[in-house]
Amino acid sequence: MLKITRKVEYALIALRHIQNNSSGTVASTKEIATTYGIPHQLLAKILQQMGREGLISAVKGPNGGYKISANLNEISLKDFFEKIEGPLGLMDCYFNSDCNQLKACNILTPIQRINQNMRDLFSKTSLQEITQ
Amino acid sequence: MLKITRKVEYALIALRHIQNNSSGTVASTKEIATTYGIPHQLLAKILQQMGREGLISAVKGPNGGYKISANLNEISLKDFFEKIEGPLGLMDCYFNSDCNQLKACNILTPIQRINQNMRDLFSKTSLQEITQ
DNA sequence: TCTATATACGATAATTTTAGTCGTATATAA
DNA sequence: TTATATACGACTAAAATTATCGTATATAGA
Ligand code: FES
Ligand code: FES
Repeated sequence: MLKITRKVEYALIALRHIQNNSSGTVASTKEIATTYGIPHQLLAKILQQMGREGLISAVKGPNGGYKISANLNEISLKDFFEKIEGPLGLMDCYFNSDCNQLKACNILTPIQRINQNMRDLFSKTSLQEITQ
Repeated sequence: MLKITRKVEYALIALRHIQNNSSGTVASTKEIATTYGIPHQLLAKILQQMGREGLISAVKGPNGGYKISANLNEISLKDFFEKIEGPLGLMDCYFNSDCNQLKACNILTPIQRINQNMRDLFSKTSLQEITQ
């Protein structure tokens, strides 16, 4: 409960690795996967997704790989989580209105408050704080 | 990702219901289950667990049920979550030392910091804030 | 004392989510 | 032309969550 997924952890590890790479060169999926013991194909998909989200950009072909293409200081952890995993909330009913218990639920209001606190926490933390 | 489980939500709903019950009487599993549409047997197990944890106490037999037996003001949401779901952390490596990536992981330190922030958030919120 | 009702609890099954793999296509440096 | 790297949809496997079953025990009330 309340865990980040491996997908997000792999994404963060890769992002930090790419950022700390010697300038001028790109970091390949293979290099990152072997360094941290991440399944290659899975990491590839995650990097492709981050590419589509504009966080990194790809260089194809031999000696190819990825480089950072966004200002990680301007992206919050909340936004990053939502780019990678979709809507962020303690419970489905925060976003998904067809939650079957919503009518009878007696804790909706207080839970929404706690939920907002958690979103605020991740909103005021930048990606850079993890990758720097 | 970062969701509370139904088990915890059911537990909170039940706790609030029991607390708001007319004084002198207890609330039965059946009453709570039908009121909120929670599977009866599942709720029963959760209430039994809360009983073992000292949060509520049971009265057996006809007209039986549960009543609050702890001061919910003195119990944090973090402690409650850990009573119900076990160790609370953004990632397994916070508690489980045989995390296979721990050696190579390049984001352990910053992730631990974020994790502590989340634990702090739930530590400074009391159960009473949800059930009152 | 008998019966209906309620909690106690381990075992198991179903479902959903997460994690990982496969196959194929495209781009490009050497 | 070949080796290497990204792109991506479909699929499979594993793990976690959610729910059910079966049986035992306690007790209020007829
Ligand atoms: S149904 Fe969303 S908090 Fe209960
Ligand atoms: S292995 Fe725990 S944060 Fe990476």
